[in-house]
Parts: sequence; structure tokens; C-alpha cells
Amino acid sequence: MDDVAIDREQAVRPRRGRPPVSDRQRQRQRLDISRHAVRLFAEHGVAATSGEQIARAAGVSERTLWRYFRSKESCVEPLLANAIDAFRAVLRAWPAELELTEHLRAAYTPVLDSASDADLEAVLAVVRMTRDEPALRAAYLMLRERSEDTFAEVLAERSGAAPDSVEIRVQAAAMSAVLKVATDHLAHVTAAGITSETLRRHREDVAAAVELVIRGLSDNT
Amino acid sequence: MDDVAIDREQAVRPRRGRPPVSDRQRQRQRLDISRHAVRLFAEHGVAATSGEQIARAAGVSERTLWRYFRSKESCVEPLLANAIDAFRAVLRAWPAELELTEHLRAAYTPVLDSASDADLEAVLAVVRMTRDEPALRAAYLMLRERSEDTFAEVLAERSGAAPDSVEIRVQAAAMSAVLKVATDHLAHVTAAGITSETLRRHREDVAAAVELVIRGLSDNT
DNA sequence: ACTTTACCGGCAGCCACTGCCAATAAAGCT
DNA sequence: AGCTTTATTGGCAGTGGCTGCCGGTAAAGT
Repeated sequence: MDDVAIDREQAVRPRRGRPPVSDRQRQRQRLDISRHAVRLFAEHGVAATSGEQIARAAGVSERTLWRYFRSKESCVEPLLANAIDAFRAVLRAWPAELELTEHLRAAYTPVLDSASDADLEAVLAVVRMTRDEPALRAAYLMLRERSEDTFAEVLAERSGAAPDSVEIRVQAAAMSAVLKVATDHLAHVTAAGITSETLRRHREDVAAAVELVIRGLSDNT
Repeated sequence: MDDVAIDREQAVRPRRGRPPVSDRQRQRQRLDISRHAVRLFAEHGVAATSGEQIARAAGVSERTLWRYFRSKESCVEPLLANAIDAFRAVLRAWPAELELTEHLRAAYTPVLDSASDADLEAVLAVVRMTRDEPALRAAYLMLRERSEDTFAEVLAERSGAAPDSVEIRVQAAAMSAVLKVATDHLAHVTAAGITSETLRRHREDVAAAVELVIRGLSDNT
């Protein structure tokens, strides 16, 4: 009765050897390394931080570091991805009866749900670094683009259009672009410190701009 | 009387040694290398193409190759930048009395002005490759973001707002996002060959989407 | 205990990329 | 025409990011 639940993949069927590390734990490990990497990047710069240093700081061998990350710069991904996921989660929770602006104003806060303020500070530090570190900027832009898929799913569900239609893709990309500009701005104005006022203003900016973009694009044809 | 004209830089003052290569010629050289690199990337993939191969194909030493490009993937930049510049030029030529949609419909053609059709084919090939080559995608996204500055200048001049204001940045980024999606789509549908019908449709898509984005965002406040 | 499966660390090596230096090209001056 | 000056080029050695490979070990089942 317990190994009958063969739904997909290899199901629960009793396996033989050592079980693979759970995705949960793997992501924890990646996030931990990410925090160390970002700190080192901020302290000494990306070029002056070696993979060996990151590995030592995180308490793993260099070999395993390269198993967890394909490049030095991609070490910042887990932290940034968490921040972006926070917005994706808010978007998914968008109730049908509400205008998007209202929902964002009520639910969107750039402080990560389960993470500490230190992570938010680190994320903004990375965004600030992307100004002078092209490799970091590239990694950041790649992450932002990946999030467009989720945006497209939600927007498609709302409008009834296909998630991979050009119209939906355009809306998702435009929304992502708005978030990028707003986040860059937030990173810039918080260089001297984060205040609740700047965060409030950021939420307001995002809510207003996203609404305008989506309204403009969905009034189509 | 002839070395008095010190306005800025070194002016016209008769210099002594070998003159530096003109930017014109340097860009020609970069473009030439770029064509070879893209061809090799398309034939064997990025990973299987070495810097030495690119250098040999372009007829320069490997050392000078690295002087012209900071990374292997950035060898695609000149070709892509030309294509993006074509749109920037169209945008700059936007006459005051015309709606943006009308202007784009009339003036925008993704065929490069002074370059051959082979270059357009190569550009679309690169965009197609970015689907499976993350490094190329990253380079592509970086170029697109750089073009946002020019977009912002033009849009700022139109609306009277500052080019680095959040509103203008949002418009420029959204416009860039629209172009990105439309270009990805064009690259996808032209995989089997370019027809004038697909190009016409592309122009139509871009004109319509850009207009909607800008209209939505500039009706602000 | 024994087998099986998966993660981990060390080692050797490839290659992208850089610093350094000698060689050469292209200009002006005498 | 030589000499001087400045800039580009190419070779060569070295660094470091990153990978393939392999043996050791952990965690499961039998």
C-alpha cells in the first residue's frame, strides 16, 4: 500500500543505494555559499575573489563549489533568485477580484518573507555592484529574464491567452523591465541605508508602473 | 598659430609618433572578426570554438584577438550592436509631427542599412543560438540594455523629462523589452528562411507593441 | 557484513585571458 | 635618407576558472 503510489518518475519505489540530496537541502547549500560569495565580492571585488576563497569561506572544497555553480559570477544567483521569487509569489497570489495595482500596494514588499534583512541588504549590494561589474550584471539580467516565464503564466491565466503568445510575452517582458528599473533605482537610493520610507515609495512606483504597462498592453486590438 | 587651437583633447596639434588607429578602422576590424566568430559558433557551437580558431580565421594573432574582445562570447557584439543601432537610428529620426507607430511602420526595417543580408542572417542565427548558449544570451541582454540609454535620450527629448528619471527609464526599458520579444519571435519564425512577409509582420508587431507601451506609460499622472 | 547508489575531495589538465617584452609600423624632425 | 617618437602587433610565460577522472566515504537496502 505504500509503494503503489507510482505517479511519475520513479515514485516511492524502494531504492537501493544512498538517496540523492533533497532539492531542499541542495538549495540551502547553494544559498549559504551565495551569501559568502556576495560578501567576498563586496569586500574585495569580483576579480580579486577567487573560487578557492569562496569555497574555503563556505567550508566546502573547490571541486564541490564548481559542482554547485557553473561559474564564479553565478554564485550570486541564489540570493537574487530569492528576491525575484518573492515578487513572483506575490503575483501568483493576485486575487481575481482585485486590480493589480491594489494587490501590489497591499501585498508587495521587497523584504523577503522567510529571509532576514541581511539578505535584502546583500541583494541590493549586488545590484549596486552590477554597475561596475559586467559579469554580475549579465547574471542579473539572465535571472530577470527567467522570471518572465512565471509572469507570462500568471498573465496568460488572467487574460485567457496562451503563455507563449507574443502578446503575453511582451507583457511579461515589459513587466520585468519595469521591475528592473525600479530595483536599480531602489538600490541606488538605498546606498546610504534602507529606510521604510524608501521601501514604501518603491512599492508605490512598482505598483503604478506595472499597472500602466499592463493596462496599455492588454487594451490591445 | 597652428598649435594654439587647444580646445579639448590633443586638438590638431602635430603629433609625433605613429598615430593611433582610427575608431572607424578599429570597428571595421572588430566587425570582421565578429563575422568569423559567429560563423564558427554556428558551425561548431560556442564551447567547441576556441579563441585560437577565431583568431586564425580572422587573420590575426590570438593576442590581438584578446585585445579587441574581452571574452570569447563578446565576439558577437559588433554584429548584434549594428542591428540594434539600426533601430536606434530609426528612433532618432522620429519626426516631431508623426505618431511613433506611423514612423516605425514607415521607416523601420530590420535589414541593416549599409550591411548585407548575410549580416541579418548572421544576427538572427546568433539570436537563435542564445536559446541554448547562456553566455551568448547574456551578451545579447547586455547589449540590449546598453541601447536603453539611447532610447531614454530620445524619449526624454520628446516628453521634456530628464533622461535619467525613473519614468523615462521605465519607458526605455519597456521599449527594449518589446523589441527583445519581437526579435526573439522573428528569429524563431525565420529559422527556415527569411521572407519579406515575415519581415513585414515583424515591423507591424514592433510598431503596434511599442506604441502601446509608450502610450500607456506616458499617460502617467 | 555486503551491495548499491550518490556525494565529496584531490589531482591533472585544458583553455580563456593577461602581463611583459621585443619587433615593427607609421608618423614628424633634421 | 636617417633618427626619434608613439602605437600596434605577436610571441611567450603564467594565472585562474573550470572539467574529467578516480578513489574514498556516507547512506540507504538486503
